[in-house]
Amino acid sequence: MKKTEEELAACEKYQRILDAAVEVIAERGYFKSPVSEIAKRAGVADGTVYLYFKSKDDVLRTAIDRRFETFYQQIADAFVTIAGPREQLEYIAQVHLESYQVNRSMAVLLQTEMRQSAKFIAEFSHRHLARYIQTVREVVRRGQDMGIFRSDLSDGVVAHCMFGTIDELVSSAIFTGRIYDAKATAAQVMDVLLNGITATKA
Amino acid sequence: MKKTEEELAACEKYQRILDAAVEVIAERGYFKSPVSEIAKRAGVADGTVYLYFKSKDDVLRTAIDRRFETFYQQIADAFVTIAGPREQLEYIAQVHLESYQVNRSMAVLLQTEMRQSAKFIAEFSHRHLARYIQTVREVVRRGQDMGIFRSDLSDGVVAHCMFGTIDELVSSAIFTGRIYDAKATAAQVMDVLLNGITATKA
Amino acid sequence: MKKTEEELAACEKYQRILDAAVEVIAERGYFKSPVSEIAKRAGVADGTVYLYFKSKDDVLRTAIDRRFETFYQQIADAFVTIAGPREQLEYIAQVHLESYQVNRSMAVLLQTEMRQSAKFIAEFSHRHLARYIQTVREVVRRGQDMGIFRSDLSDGVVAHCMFGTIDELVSSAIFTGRIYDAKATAAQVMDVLLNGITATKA
Amino acid sequence: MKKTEEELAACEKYQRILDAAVEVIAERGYFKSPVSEIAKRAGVADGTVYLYFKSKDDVLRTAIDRRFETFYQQIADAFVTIAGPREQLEYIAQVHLESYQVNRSMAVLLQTEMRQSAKFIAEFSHRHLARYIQTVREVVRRGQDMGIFRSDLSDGVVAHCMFGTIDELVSSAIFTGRIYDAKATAAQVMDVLLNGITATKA
DNA sequence: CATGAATGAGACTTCATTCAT
DNA sequence: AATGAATGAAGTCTCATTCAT
Repeated sequence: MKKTEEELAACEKYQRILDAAVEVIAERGYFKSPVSEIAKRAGVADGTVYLYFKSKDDVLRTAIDRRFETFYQQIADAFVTIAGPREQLEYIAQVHLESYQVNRSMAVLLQTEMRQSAKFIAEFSHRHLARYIQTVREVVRRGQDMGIFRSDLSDGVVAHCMFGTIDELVSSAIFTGRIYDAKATAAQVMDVLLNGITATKA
Repeated sequence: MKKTEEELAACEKYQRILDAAVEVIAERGYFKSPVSEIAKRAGVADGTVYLYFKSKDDVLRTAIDRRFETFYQQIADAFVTIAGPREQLEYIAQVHLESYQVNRSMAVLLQTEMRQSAKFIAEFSHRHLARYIQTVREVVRRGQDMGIFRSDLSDGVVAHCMFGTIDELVSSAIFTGRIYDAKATAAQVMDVLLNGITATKA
Repeated sequence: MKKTEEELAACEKYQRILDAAVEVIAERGYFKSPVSEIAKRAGVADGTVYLYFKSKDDVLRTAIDRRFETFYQQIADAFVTIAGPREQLEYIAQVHLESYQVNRSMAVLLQTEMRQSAKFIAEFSHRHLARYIQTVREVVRRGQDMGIFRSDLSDGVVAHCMFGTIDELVSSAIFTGRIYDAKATAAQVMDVLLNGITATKA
Repeated sequence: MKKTEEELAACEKYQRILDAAVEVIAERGYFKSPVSEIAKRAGVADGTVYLYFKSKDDVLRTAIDRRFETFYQQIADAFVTIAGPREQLEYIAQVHLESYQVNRSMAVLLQTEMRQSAKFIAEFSHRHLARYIQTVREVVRRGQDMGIFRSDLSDGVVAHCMFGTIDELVSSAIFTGRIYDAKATAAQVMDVLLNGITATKA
């Protein structure tokens, strides 16, 4: 029984540290966020952080990993009931755009600290993005097979277009403080992506 | 004559420090790039960096500023002879995609350090991006006025779509090591942007 | 009990750092006393100094503050039983002259670093001296009211005379290495101050 | 002839550097006064300072030396016509008090930077003060021999009393910004010194 | 499990001094 | 004689991490 209590306590602290880290790092940047500050915000002693994580770096990586896990889980869950390629893309766009509202600190962090260095990105961040791209590519290919999407387009280029576009909108909203309506913006973005900007295709 | 030589020497060192900084920071990240390493790579003493720049931060800002200056200058020069909105967008896309080939270190740096912290971005980086967005928006509006582009689209959303898309392609290429043909890729991207991905608009 | 031990440890280190700082700075001067040297003499790591003090400056200020606190406390305590203005002045003179024997390093420091820069003095040191002057002035005024001291003299000038005189004797003793008997010297100084140097006022 | 011109130029620059150093050091303190700032204020290149002085330290020492030289010269000149011990002491007091008005920067410097460290004072500053004390002692002794001053007093103590008192008044005036009338203040100080503060010597 | 005092490597920056011109 | 660009040693301070309690 003790163990369970301890595990709960552990879990709670573990989570508190992660949350605190995301908050602090979003505010001050990774390299200006002392572990002591994260610990204080989490309500634990400095040393305690090292009971749950190997290093400061590990805290950041774990926080990002978990966020992406949640994101992909949400997509996977929804895809059970959303079948159409068009609708699936729209759903991804919406969740992506909503991410900024779910946890602003995390959104800031994803737009900034995840890009620590070429090495960090190459080894770590890219893995997460690759999964996003992969997911979209598959949907696009299915759409192409079904004749819904143009078959002369590279599914990779389309996927990067979509991710890049939405990522940039989130980024821009964060740094200008703009507020948007995730659903409406998703609709606009998808309109451009699906139909292009050329007038009167008569 | 002496003076000119001295000026050249000064300019040369100034430039060497900037180049070294871009290289080192691209490799290791800003916070893991000691000034001493930048100085060594530039072939000067540590203190010499501070003869030409106010601080380490100043070196990075200056390098980025100069890169953007060049970029916008190139666009402005070309716009004298390229008139059509469609062609102008294509040209921007192409130069943007080429940027990665002009100076890979600088491209890495733009994808990483320029987004280092929320504050840095809010105060500094955003200024450069805003100019990009502004340029594209103007072209889009002109295209809309001329009936070339759909008038029901927000020029802002279109601009963010375009920047985000291309930026993401550059980023992806950098971190995966993929090589692409700037002109061909620009054509593909613009095809998606202009015509959308929906099939058979019959 | 643990807590008390820890507090003692903390206090002990705090005190050790202060003592080391006073010693080192007295020997070498503030600007030629690296924190690393103070730490070494205190037997702690460099960084430890910053656990107890905000800055190198803070160490010096604290040391001086505490010294003056002790000084004024001693005066206040004694004034409970010493009532006569003449006797009170004599007591101040004596304690002032003894200060040099209590802690030579601190005496050196008061003669050097406390007057290191105009700014430092204006903002910090002057506060301590002002209190000295103020104390003496009050005694002098009381003596004037009681008819013991001449009423045609400015109490301010008298106070500065007294402080300046004794301070100079301490200073001179320190820098020449001269040894004096505090009580006897106090008596001589007060004789001059009280009676003047003019002969046979017949 | 050339030589003379050069010597003049040299002398002028030499003096300009000294003046600039006194000014800058009085404003910012010795250790916060870069040689480059002194050079700039003197209107010469950094390197030029080293044509006239061995080191930064040498500039400060020379400036102080010259000031004292002037001071003692003025005393010596006046003593030719001022013969009485009492009058001689009054004259010294007056010149000492005036020093603060002659060159405020230099006065500040004498009250601060001259006390760099125990070593500096022991080796350098004290020499100047010793001469002051010596001068006063001789006058006092002569006064004692002539029966003008009490013979039971140590001439050394009297000399320190006088120097300390006046030095403190100058110091206090500098750091509080107080303005005084040198002649009147000299009279007051000498009144205390000569007659003491005890009332009704009936 | 938890603590937090202590460590010490390492960062940025300043500046006295030199020396080629 | 004069310059001022360049040097590089040295200083203050931060902070990730450890470990005795």
